[in-house]
Amino acid sequence: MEKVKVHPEPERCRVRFAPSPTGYLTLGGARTALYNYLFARHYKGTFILRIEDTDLVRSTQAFTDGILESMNWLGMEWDEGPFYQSKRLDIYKEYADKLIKEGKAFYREDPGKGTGVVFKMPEGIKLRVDDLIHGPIVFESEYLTDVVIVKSDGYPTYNFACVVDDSLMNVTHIIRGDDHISNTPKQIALYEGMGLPVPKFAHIPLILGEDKSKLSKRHGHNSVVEYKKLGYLPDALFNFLSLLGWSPGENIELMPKNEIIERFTIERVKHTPAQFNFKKLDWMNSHYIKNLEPAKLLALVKPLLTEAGYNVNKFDDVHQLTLVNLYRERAETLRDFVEATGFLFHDDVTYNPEAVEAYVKPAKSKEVLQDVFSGVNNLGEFSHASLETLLRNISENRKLKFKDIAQPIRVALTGNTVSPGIFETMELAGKEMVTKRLQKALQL
RNA sequence: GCCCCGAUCGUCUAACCUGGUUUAGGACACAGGUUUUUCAAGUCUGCAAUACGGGUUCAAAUCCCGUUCGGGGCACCA
Repeated sequence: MEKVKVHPEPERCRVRFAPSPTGYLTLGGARTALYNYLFARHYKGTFILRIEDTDLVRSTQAFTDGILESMNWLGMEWDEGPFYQSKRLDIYKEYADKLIKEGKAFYREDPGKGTGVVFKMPEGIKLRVDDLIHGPIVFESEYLTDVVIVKSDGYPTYNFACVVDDSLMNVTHIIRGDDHISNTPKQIALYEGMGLPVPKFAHIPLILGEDKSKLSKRHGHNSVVEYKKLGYLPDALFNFLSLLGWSPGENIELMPKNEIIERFTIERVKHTPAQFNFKKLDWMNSHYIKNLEPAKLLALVKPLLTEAGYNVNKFDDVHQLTLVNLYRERAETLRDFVEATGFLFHDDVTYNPEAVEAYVKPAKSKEVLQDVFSGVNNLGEFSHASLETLLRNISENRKLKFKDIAQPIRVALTGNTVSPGIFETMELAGKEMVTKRLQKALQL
C-alpha cells in the first residue's frame, strides 16, 4: 500500500472531536475522541471539541452535557471549545451565499420539505483522499451526487458545516471513523469549491459488536456512562479503548495514560475493524482496581456501598481501607464490592443452602463451630494474630485440616463459601458479629 | 444494485511499509498442573491462526492480480 506521510508539525497540528448530541457518548465515539486526543497530546498539538447540533429535532442539551461529562470522566480534556454549530449559522450562510453567487450551488425545492441549497458536484473529476491510514483513495465524481449544504430549516448539513468549521478552526488532521470514508470525496469537492485548503485525513477502523456489525445500541452496553455505572474505571476503559485498533508493538498492553500518549502514533493504527472483547475489558479493569491507591479506590467504592444501603461509617477510616484492600483482589468491577461485602452490613446472614449443607450441618462442623465460639468468647484481644493462634490450635487438637476449620466459619459468618482470608474477614467483621453468627449457625 | 474499505489463533494483536532473523510472538478466554484457608490473584504448561487461487522471487504472512467472505456508505442524520 502506498504510504501517506503524517508530517504533523510539532505543536502546530490541530485535531477535533465533533460529536452530535443525539445520544450519549458511545464506545465508538469515545474511541474516536481518544485517538484525536492521543494524537494531539503526542504531537503537542491542539484538541478541539465541537458540538454538531445541526439536527434540530434530535439534538438535546442533556445529551451534550452527557457527552462532556463522559469526556471528562475518561480524562480527555480539550483545549478549545466546546463550539456549537447551532451558534454559527450566520457563518455557514455566508459561505453558502458565496457558493450560490459563484454559481457553484443553487436553491432546490424539495416537494416534501421546502427549499434548500445544493452544491453542484463537478463533473468528470477525480477526488483523491490522502488517507494516513489507508493510503490514497481515489473517487470518480461521476459516482457522486450533488450535495445538499443547507436544509430547508436553514441549518447546514453535516458535510457542509463540517468543512466550513474544520477550515475556519484550522484543523490540520481529521481523525474519524471509517464510516466517513465515503463522505470524504464530497467534502473535498466542497473544500475545492470554496477554495479552501484540504486537511489530512485518518480514517480509523470501526469497533464491531459480537455479531461483527458496527457497534451500536443493539449490542447492549454501548455508552460510556453505562460502563461507569457498571463499575469500570476510566483509566481501564481508556487503556482498553486505545488498544482497539492500535498497538505500541513490543507486547505491551497495560500502560498508564502518559505512556499511551508517548507511544501513540497514527502509523501504528490498524486498518482492520476490531470486535469489542468484554472479557478482556474485565481483566484489564481488575488490574486497574488492584493497582489503584487505597484512598482513591475507597472514594469510588464507598458511594456504591452507601447507595446499596450499607452503613459504611460503622467502620472507622482504617477499617474502611482494610475492607477495600481485602476485596480488591477479587473484584473485576466496582460493583463486585457491593455483592461481596453485603454480609458485613446486613443484620442477618443469608445462608446459601448448599454451603450450609456441606460445611455447617455435619456434626464435625458443629463441634468445630462450638470450639470456635467458646474460644472467641474467651479471647482477650480479638485480632488477626489471636484468631490465628486460636484456629490453628483447634485444628491441631481436633486433628483436622485447617480447611475443615476455615470453611464452617466462613459459611457461618458470610453465608457462603467464598471470602478473603478467614482471619482478616473475622477481624473485619468484629467480635460481636462473629459470635452472633456462630451462635446462629449452631442452631441450623 | 452502485461506490469504498478490509482479511494472522474464538477475541485483541505482533511480525507486513523496508520479503529471509518465524518451528508465525504476546495478551484475553479456555483446559490442565502448581500454590493454598474457600474464591480469586500468582506461577507453569497446553490448545489455537497467515481465507482461497494464481503470479513475482533463490525465498512470500509480508509485494502484485483474481476469487471468496466480511464490513461501511449511497438522507434536507451526523
